[in-house]
Amino acid sequence: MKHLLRQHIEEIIDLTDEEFDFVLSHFEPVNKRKHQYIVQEGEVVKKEYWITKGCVKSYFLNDDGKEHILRFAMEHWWITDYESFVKQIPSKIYIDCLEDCEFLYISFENRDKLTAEMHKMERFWAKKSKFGRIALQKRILSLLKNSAKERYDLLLEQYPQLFQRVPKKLIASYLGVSRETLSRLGS
Amino acid sequence: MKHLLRQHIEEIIDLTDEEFDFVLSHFEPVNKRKHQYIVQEGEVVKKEYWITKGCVKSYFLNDDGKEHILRFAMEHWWITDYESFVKQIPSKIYIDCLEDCEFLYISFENRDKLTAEMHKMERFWAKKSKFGRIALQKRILSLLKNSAKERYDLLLEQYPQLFQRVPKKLIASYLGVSRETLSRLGS
DNA sequence: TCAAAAATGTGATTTACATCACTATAAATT
DNA sequence: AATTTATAGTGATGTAAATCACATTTTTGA
Repeated sequence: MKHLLRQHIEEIIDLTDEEFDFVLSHFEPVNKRKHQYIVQEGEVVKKEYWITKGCVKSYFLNDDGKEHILRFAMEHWWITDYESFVKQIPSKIYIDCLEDCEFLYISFENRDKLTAEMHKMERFWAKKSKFGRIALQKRILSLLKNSAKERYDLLLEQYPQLFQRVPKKLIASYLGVSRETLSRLGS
Repeated sequence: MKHLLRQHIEEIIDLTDEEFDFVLSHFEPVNKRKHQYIVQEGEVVKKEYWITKGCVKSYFLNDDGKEHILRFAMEHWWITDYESFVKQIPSKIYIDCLEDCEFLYISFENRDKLTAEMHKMERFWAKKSKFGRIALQKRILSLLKNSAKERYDLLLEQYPQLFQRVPKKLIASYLGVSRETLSRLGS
């Protein structure tokens, strides 16, 4: 069976065995336990992670220390703080593990190298970036036009697994409602 | 004086005179009057626009016909419906002119050609896409963590010009509040 | 395995904002 | 210049959701 990362990349571009080996050689595996961080506020993020196993939350703390969920990510999703990673400035967010996790990560330098040496991978990430932008656009639209109940139903429809794996209060935060309100929406 | 589009591109990559001429040869100018559309729901968007003069709104109509502003754009900003343009699927949004406008546009085919023939420009757009994504992330954060009043103040601080050029009810829609509420926030 | 911590549900109360209704300006359009 | 149309301000009222408070259940880690 093909490597899962290869399958993932080949959804967008085709790779020979040699090419994939070359790509993979730029990644390193890393495991983290539940509650461990992969990104913390204040640090310049040096790595982009591809999740092989587990589930993470990326979030922001406001002045009162209240947590606002930016997004979740799980198996076969990419995650990092793109603002920090792309601009190489200190991060304003945290990303931590909601379960024991396994990642493949690529460093900033290796990603630079890989895209320079292998134009296909530049195209891969360019497309990922475009798709990411479109997904964010949709979320903004949803925040503007849908009620809390509608956003809840849409999320439940799109990612039912999330509701099994992630505490409801985090889903509430992602949707932009209080946990009490979310609890009442469910019924 | 350098062409304004050149100045704009050179904020990210450097170009020789010949290179810029080559880039520019892939663009066409077009003028539109106030209230004219550059993107309409249902059409597959074939062009990306760079605004040389004027101001536009991109928006979505919900089932009740209520308008939700996705974004504004003005001089030296890029605008199109990226979902439709990138995926070449029918658009769900409208973009129309709030003033008489002048654009330089590049067709989907020419952008493809230009990025294929000139790697620098691929990098330019890749970077633009990354920055666009980061900006959207910030807006989501603002919708989650800031009150209507805070979002109003932030927008006023960041784009004071907008409040001179754009009807308040559109700004209200962009912020996700009713025009009555926006009116009361101002004081 | 057992205490502590985290997550969840639900009532009571408060609040920010939407909606409705009407008036007053301002700006297009003929 | 005159008439229509769009924009803007403001009071009254309604409502969705936040907040507060507390009980119950589940999870977790020592």
